[in-house]
Amino acid sequence: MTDHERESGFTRGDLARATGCNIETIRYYEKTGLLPDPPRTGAGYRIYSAIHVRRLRFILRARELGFPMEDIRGLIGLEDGAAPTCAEVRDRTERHLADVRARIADLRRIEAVLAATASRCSGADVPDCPVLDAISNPADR
Amino acid sequence: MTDHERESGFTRGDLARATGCNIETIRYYEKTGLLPDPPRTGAGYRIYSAIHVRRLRFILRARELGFPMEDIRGLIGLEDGAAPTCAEVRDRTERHLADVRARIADLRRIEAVLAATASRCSGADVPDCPVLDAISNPADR
DNA sequence: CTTGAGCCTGTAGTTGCTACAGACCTTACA
DNA sequence: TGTAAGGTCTGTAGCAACTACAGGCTCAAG
Repeated sequence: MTDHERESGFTRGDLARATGCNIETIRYYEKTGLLPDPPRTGAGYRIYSAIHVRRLRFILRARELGFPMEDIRGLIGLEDGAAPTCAEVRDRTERHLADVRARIADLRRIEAVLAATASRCSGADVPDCPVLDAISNPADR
Repeated sequence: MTDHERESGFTRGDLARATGCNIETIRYYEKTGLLPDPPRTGAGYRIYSAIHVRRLRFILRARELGFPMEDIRGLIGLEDGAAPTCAEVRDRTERHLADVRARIADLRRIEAVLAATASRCSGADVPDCPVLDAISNPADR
């Protein structure tokens, strides 16, 4: 990539470093349409700019918040072409929030069972293990 | 399968119904060694017995509790051939419990961010969306 | 001019299943 | 005895969301 071609653009490696994203993931997001196809140098190297950095940061952040890809697509405005309305965004967020809360509730039930059975375990080599018993003969719920 | 061959054994479908497990999953667990290869009829049909039912129930229950396959393998005693010691079982359980707690903590952070941003959203079509802003310009942590 | 790093492509692997397609077997009923 | 419906057999492909090669170019530094 020559100086002229680069012209304040990032390579894929630059973008990866700037965002903390895995370099292969960038290509994957491009393939699935989450990142727009960037222009290329004569030799075929991708040239990224600030808009790609912003877009990728947005995606990564949304992933950190647990949004599924489909939602991110919607939030970015890839689903119906246009930017989503506020109501759409709120809808998605609330559905996702409900999902997160359901997952927390699931995990808390699991935590309770595990904690209860683990506490009954001395670690000594007694013949019947309370943990294995708990899994074999579920008493909860 | 003749009456003689069946002789109080279950077919794969029976086992699926008895445990609530997907019928294909049974074959998958067999392939990965979690379920022992059952005997077959002359025509090649699998014949399951009570030990398979118990084993499969154990696996499904452990999965419900979120244990990864590798742990289940260990709990069943497939890792070093012999049944696991009590200490091993406790160890695995406590590591898994710690993992579950970490996931809960993660989700609670996510929940807090989502709830905070969603509450700032009126749903009206104002130009800048607090949710998209929050994803674009993370302020937490 | 060479060397090493970086980029390009396509493809395969990951985890834990799930879902076919096409062939074979069994059971019920006439 | 025939036949139709359903069950089972095998191998293989697909899912999400990446991640990791292999084999070939290209670029920058010394």
